[in-house]
Amino acid sequence: MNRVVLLRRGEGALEAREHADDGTTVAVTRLSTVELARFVREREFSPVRLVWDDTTRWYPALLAAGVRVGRCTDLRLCHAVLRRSPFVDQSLLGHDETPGWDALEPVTVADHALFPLDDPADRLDPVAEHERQKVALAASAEPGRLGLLLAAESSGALVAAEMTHAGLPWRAEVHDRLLTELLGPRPGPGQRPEVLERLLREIRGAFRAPDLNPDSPGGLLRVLQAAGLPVSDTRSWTLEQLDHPGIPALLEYKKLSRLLQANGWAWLEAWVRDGRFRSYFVPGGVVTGRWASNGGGALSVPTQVRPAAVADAGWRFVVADVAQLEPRVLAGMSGDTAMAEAARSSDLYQGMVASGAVATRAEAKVGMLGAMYGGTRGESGRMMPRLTRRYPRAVGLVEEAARAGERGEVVHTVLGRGSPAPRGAWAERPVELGEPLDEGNSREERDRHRRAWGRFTRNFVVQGTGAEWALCWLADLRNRLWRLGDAGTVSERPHLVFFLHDEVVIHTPEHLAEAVTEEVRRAAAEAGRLLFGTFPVDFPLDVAVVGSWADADRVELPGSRRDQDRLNPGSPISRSIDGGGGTSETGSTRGTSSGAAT
DNA sequence: CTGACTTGCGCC
DNA sequence: AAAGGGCGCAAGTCAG
Repeated sequence: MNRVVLLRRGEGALEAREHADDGTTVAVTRLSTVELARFVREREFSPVRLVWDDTTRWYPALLAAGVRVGRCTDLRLCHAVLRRSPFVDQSLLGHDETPGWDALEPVTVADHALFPLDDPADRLDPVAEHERQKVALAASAEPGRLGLLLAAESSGALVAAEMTHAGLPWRAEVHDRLLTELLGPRPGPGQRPEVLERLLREIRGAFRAPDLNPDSPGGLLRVLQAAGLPVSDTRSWTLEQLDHPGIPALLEYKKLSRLLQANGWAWLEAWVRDGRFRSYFVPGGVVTGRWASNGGGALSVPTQVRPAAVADAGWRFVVADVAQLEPRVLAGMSGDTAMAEAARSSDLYQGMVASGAVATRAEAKVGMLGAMYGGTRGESGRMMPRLTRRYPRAVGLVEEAARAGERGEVVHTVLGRGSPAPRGAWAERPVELGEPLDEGNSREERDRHRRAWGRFTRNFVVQGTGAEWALCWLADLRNRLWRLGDAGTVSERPHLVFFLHDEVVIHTPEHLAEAVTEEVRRAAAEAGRLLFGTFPVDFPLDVAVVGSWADADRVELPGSRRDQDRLNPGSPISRSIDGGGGTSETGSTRGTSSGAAT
């Protein structure tokens, strides 16, 4: 497959350098920024891989021009992976420009200028960097795995840009009504909504503190202590334990105040335009390889406001998430057949109970979370011996990752993403016995630091490999969705509008919703094969076809009923769920004027 | 007044 | 219903 490296040559001049597989240059084309979209559209008719410094600097403009890119190499993201991968000989990446690539940041501001002025990216040479990366990959200990990671990471960059471009359908009037029901009408600037005012009066009365501002943790703590309550912080969970007449109103205040601050009217004005919530997804934004987000808190949209995410008229959401992604990934990466057997069940925790490893689902869950996060105390600590006996390879893998971290070593995911090297405690020489210690650098403190780092590396291998599974899932799904639509741009076909670690939301024309649920499952199976080959570990999905995102919420219960949707995919039952529910108006507003935008 | 830090809480 | 891992964001707090 030919590669086309895109470069900026200053003053709005662009260049496309086309290379054949053997590395020879086939063609060099000079382009203006307005010619770019047509050039790429024409090149995309046959298989090609675009190579560019950074997807966030190129793709938004192409999408705006209605052009979709099939494959790319995002040099910024690939550089970041290669620089930290223990599979790579770092000397092959060394160059004067390396610090520049290390420091390159994605563009996430809502800035419509195609290329920011004085962009540090313009001082870097993508052709040379691409060559270094190809050499480093080819010489790496695991070119197959690492190559897959680089391809998946680059695909993720395309998905992220497409999701920002399309936006998550969001009904401002539904959101506004929801806020008004909970808080009262929108108040004037600088004023509290009437429900908060009422709660505030109640709280001040109950604690005899007429000047109390509950939003000030320090002030609140002093008032609570003055009332004789034994607290040292003001977290909701702490307050729930207390018995005092002012507490219920205080908890209610905190909950509603949080909603107002994080997802109130100001949020609506800042982030929702033209019926879409547009935030920026940041692939590789987290050290483990998970995505971060920028703007609007996209990765923590509270379930409270999800009823406002409503599919367009004639369209549906397909919401899919993986049940217990991380323990399944752990089973796969450790080759633990006993755990994989438990994962054969659609509820892995229930599968652990069925195999006799633990007595209850709650024990299974708490034990697995402890194994993956490093909980050693209490309930999860007590589970460990049993889990170790039953699942020696799975538990052994995370234990070894923790020990390696404590020794200051780098650990890596299945595809080769490396953990950051530790700083501080490991850089200095060991402290001799009897040697006077600094106050802030005691042996105890160092040990605590090392154990904390061990918990990080323990989690890194699982969370990071989980992120790789999800990337592969996304990348494959993106292509399947594109092929499902026969014509049109990305947002005219079934397309991804949201992604959160192990969950996707797809916006699709209603008649394709069934096909989408099928493709989303196939993509999950493909992701499992890409990471773990023929090792038999399942990744069952929970899939719902709904009118509103909120209608996909299900309660996780012991003895999970997750199979429900799979047994009745897209049946009249799942339609009736979102048509008849009282939480959103999807049923009443949809379908009355098919095809007409609202 | 500004910026850095802390606290608390939303999501997985 | 938390503990352990990873985040982003807003408001309060405090130093300069």
